[in-house]
Amino acid sequence: MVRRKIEMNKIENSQYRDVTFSKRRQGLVKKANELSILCDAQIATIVYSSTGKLYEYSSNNR
Amino acid sequence: MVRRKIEMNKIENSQYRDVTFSKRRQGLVKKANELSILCDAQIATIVYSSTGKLYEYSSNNR
DNA sequence: AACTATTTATAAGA
DNA sequence: TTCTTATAAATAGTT
Repeated sequence: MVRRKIEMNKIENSQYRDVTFSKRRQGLVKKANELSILCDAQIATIVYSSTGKLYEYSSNNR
Repeated sequence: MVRRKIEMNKIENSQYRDVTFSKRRQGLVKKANELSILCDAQIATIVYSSTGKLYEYSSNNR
């Protein structure tokens, strides 16, 4: 969504896909964390990558 | 983050907090969905609001 | 791993 | 509560 808008489809080039996955996974966790803080919500997120790696996040307030 | 940057603390005014919760929860789901599509990942997100309401999201690819 | 041009998200207002 | 819009934040492409 920046130097150029991207199509909302699977990124076929695995090198680009891995980079995007890393960037956007970080972004998602940041957003989840902000939501939990600002609105006093409890949030859990589970992500399985296309290669089967597991990433978890859970809010840590309260 | 826009007309004015907000502090990263619980929003005490419940009216503003509810509006922000609604907007940002939608934003979080959108981001999760984009990540799942672009990177062929499987994602689940669970959100409990401060009033105890449950919201869920799970990716629907594959 | 950093940068930056541009798109996207969103706080405040209507 | 749905829409607008000015501004902050996220990020695609580049280096």
